[in-house]
Amino acid sequence: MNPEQLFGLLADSTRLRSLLLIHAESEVCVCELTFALQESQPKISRHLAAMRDAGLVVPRREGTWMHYSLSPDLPAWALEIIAEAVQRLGPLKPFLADRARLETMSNRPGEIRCA
Amino acid sequence: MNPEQLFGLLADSTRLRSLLLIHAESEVCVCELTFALQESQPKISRHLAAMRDAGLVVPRREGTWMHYSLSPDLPAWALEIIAEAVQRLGPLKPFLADRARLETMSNRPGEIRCA
DNA sequence: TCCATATATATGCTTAAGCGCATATAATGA
DNA sequence: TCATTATATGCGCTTAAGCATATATATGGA
Repeated sequence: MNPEQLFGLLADSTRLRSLLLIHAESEVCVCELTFALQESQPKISRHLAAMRDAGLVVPRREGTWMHYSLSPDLPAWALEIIAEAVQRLGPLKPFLADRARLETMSNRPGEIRCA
Repeated sequence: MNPEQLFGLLADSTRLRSLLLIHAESEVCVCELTFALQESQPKISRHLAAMRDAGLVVPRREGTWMHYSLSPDLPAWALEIIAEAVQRLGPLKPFLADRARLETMSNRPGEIRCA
């Protein structure tokens, strides 16, 4: 993972929005991203694969669901640039709306199902 | 200038290295970049044009030289992400070497010529 | 075993990005 | 006006990126 590669991954709208959600939630599954970004499942999946192949995120299977989180192996410079981006872009239009939409999702995989 | 656009500009090695030099020197001309990055003049010029067209940098003519600096119209989020990138990447291999090489250049346009 | 759901990947297409090379423009000074 | 230096751009080429559709794989349950 070199700097150009990181920026290249952040340069696509679907990936950038996904990464902000992953950062906000620590971990999200494909179906949550599909819902929050309102994009097709293959599209989400392919962009996640790009980030996974580059070592930016790591997958975790839980039954049928694939959860993605930030890779624990990222170099410090990458983590810090990502953190800065999250902090500065999080309050902006599309990203804010994505988080709000995710909140409205029912039957989320990680959800507490009973009280 | 939206976030994806900024990251797209940072995703190319020539542009990223140029931007770090521009940030470090406040303003550099094409010939300085050509020397510091050891890339062809058309290549440097074309990448500067891309950054200029996107509003990331602004040109200033001084005689035959074109100087480029960061645009004064950048939104706060962009300036902050750039500043973070500069701070984290500046000490790394290619960027450090670029600055060092620029120091060795003689007859730099903005240079003080007599004492 | 068979089905349904969740996720991944393959295919074919279109568009964009980057490169080298050659050439064009712009300013300076003789 | 002409030559020189600095910079910009047009062109053809190659490669990569992104998309939609279709299909494959994996898991859990009946």
